[in-house]
Amino acid sequence: MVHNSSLFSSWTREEDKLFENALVLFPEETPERWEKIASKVPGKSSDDVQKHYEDLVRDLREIDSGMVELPNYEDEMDSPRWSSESGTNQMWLGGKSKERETERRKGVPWTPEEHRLFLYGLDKFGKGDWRSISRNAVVTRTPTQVASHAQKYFLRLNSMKKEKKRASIHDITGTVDSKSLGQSNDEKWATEPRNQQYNKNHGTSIGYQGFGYPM
DNA sequence: AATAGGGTTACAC
DNA sequence: GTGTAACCCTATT
Repeated sequence: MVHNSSLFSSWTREEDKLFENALVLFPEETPERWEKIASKVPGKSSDDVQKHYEDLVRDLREIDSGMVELPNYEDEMDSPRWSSESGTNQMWLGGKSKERETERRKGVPWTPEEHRLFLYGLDKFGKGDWRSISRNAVVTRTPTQVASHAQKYFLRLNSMKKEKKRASIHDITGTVDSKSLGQSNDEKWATEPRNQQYNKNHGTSIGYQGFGYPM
């Protein structure tokens, strides 16, 4: 264990989740930011959350310095294979198959670290700059990956925000538009996906979109 | 079984 | 390259 800071001192997953949520809810410009964030995390003071954030930044700086590659998790998956057999297609045991065929990458879940990095990059580089985030923060993911993750992330955020508060007139967050950060497209993902005949082609996809897949 | 969740790819800009 | 919707698999209810 190289990266052992006070990050995991007494921060549970739930607290961390609340923290992350509050972090994006209250940007840097927010006055009394830590107060507000702390108010969303029961049991934590503003000092706690601020320290938590500092630890986060420090961790990121180390990575940014080009020292640490990336907090890697245990590789649980070696070579996900697709059973071409009939029936259920949900078999992907940890086989040591070295052969790699034209499978369609299953979908590697984001680790908490990656998500943390993502949030940090989001906070630092701003929404929309997936390239910078990919380059400087979440190095393990391509800009597309980051964008995709962000898409789902904000979709979820807006979803629960909408469900919690329902449609409210005070929900409009971008009246004055953004001046520096590109958060004007905040409501693009908030809108529910409409069923429009647009793209129907899929299935025979073998090419992978720029992913540093280990050979 | 249905759906929510989370991830990748195709396609337009 | 970037943004967005279609598509797809998995987990949960």
